[in-house]
Amino acid sequence: MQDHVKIFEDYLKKHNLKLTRPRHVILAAVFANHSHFDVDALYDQIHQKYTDVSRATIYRTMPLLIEAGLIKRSLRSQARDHYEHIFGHKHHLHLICNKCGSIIEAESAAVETLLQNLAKRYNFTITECNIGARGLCEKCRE
Amino acid sequence: MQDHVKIFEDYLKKHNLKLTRPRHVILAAVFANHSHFDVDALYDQIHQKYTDVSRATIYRTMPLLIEAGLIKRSLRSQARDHYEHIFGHKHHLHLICNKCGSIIEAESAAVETLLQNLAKRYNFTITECNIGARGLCEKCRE
DNA sequence: TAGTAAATGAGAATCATTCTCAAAGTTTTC
DNA sequence: GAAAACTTTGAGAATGATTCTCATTTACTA
Repeated sequence: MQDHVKIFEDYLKKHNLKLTRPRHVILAAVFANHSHFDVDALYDQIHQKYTDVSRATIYRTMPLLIEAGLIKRSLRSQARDHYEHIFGHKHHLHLICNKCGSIIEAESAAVETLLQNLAKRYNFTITECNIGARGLCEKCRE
Repeated sequence: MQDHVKIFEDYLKKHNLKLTRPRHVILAAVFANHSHFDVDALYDQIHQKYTDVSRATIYRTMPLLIEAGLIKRSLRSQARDHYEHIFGHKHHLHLICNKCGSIIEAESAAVETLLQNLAKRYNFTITECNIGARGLCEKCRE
């Protein structure tokens, strides 16, 4: 019994939602080998083994996983929403090189704390930070 | 103060593109009073005075303004792309309410400074910060 | 002013995401 | 353990932002 399964079960139970087979399959797929994914890729992956899990259910399950604190919507690319794990991963931010496209993941705790404090001034309750920057990495700057 | 007009004109000329009336109208509307907008709102605003400027042209003009360095795609909310000025505006960050979709713009200088310092440790040179968070605004938290 | 290349409006097309609804699954109650 | 009382599901339709098509118009150049 892995932790993320337990977290999801607890979340479902708490909200009077049911632990169904499709939800199990989707959860497993999400945590199988992706740190980063979109619904389409997830569907392809799941569909190879479980042809009876529909796209609709995957779309419906994403908000639950987000609410449960297991994943978050991380970025939009190719006109699609992308998601990433939160559970088991430290919060991080992305430094994206405009030249080579490489993505550096940096520790974001300090920045997030500052952002939390700032939000307080607006009486805004943060549930999810999205922090990043674009520029040039060491190599591309020459 | 028409610097943004000149920048756009120069960009168009440089790329053998034409300075048309719709492009003028759109540029003016973008810089009229928005620090922040989506295509739909822009269309409504323009359409009141200029009923002959189509949505298609607005959509087609956004990439040009981005290429010209005048605006940037800043965030996605309510399933829509949002844009913001780069030219002539202070940097800010967005707090997006997950319930009502309202967007609070907060001063980002402090957070950006911290992010700059962090980037230094990775020998990364930031040219553009993207900082935001999602959660609940004062009203929606009840 | 004509020639020509680019731009436009209108509406169709696209495509990710959400919704609908009847059928099926899950939990509860006795 | 079966039926009641809810939830969830799959399939496909619906939605809605964005992009594309194409016949027509416009801006610039010579």
